[in-house]
Amino acid sequence: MSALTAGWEGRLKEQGYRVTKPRRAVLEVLWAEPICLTPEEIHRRARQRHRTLGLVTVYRTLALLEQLSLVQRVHTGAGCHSFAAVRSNESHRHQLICRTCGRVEEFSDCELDNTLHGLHERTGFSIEAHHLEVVGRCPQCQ
Amino acid sequence: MSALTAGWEGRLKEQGYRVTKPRRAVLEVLWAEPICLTPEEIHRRARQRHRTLGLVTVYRTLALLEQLSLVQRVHTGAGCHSFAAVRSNESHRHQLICRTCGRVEEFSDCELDNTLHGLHERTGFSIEAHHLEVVGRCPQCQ
DNA sequence: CTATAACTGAAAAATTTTTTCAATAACGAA
DNA sequence: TTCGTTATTGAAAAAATTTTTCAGTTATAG
Repeated sequence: MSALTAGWEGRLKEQGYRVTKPRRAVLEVLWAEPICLTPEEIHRRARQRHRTLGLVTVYRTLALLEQLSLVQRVHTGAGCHSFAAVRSNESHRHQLICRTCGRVEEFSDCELDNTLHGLHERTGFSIEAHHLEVVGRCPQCQ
Repeated sequence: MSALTAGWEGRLKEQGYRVTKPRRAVLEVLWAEPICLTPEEIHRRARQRHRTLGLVTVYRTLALLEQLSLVQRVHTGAGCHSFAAVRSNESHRHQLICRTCGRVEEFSDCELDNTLHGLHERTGFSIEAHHLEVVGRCPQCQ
């Protein structure tokens, strides 16, 4: 496992969760390529690392890893229900997604402060979070 | 039907679609309140306007209306699969969503030009679209 | 009013996601 | 290392969601 991914085991243990083969398999699949994948596809790929892995466990694992911010949902990509590894340490992450291959680039500088402040002023909403997905085509797919 | 919603019939006919009771019922439900609703809930409400409306037709109608930009998907709201009316004429619409009641306020000024340009420069992606959802609480729900 | 083509609802099928539960595996303590 | 506890797993089943099929209905142009 590369240095980049090293932190996840500690992250699980800190919270009282165990480091298991299914969890490792799912995470490794998502780390292997910077693309978003559906639970189904993750299952297919992760089974090559852990033969008996069930799809149910993939769902459960994704829910856990998402909660721990080790994995993130991608809405715009392949059919609105896919997942990608979280690679940055930023707490406010956004995604640039290739609509052809599903490649995901994370970024966090979004210059929305003024916009959000203005929204609050104008609507009276309290602003708690924002999610930005940018869709385009990566260099290879253009 | 209010002046605001008047355009939708023409919009359908232009494209060779028909103006039917089920379509009117779905659209009226979404126009009635500025909140996002699941297909199930839309069905429940729209049946009060058109008794025999089937859930299947709600799905079909939402797909059509979304394609015509009369209705928009909301990911952040109630469980990631809800819909709201499109109320503005802007082509680049974003949403401010109340996480308590599902209220949706549209906005279009997002000041992302620099960010998107920078993303293109940095990653080589061509940028085609972006989707922004802001989550908070509306004045009533605070 | 009529013809025609779009549209609809119901049933069924397909897909996706969650629940249940007995068996298994991870991990701290000895 | 071994053991005991407890989280975790996989399979089956259930539940929920979405799509397909098709015969009957309805909107609309003429």
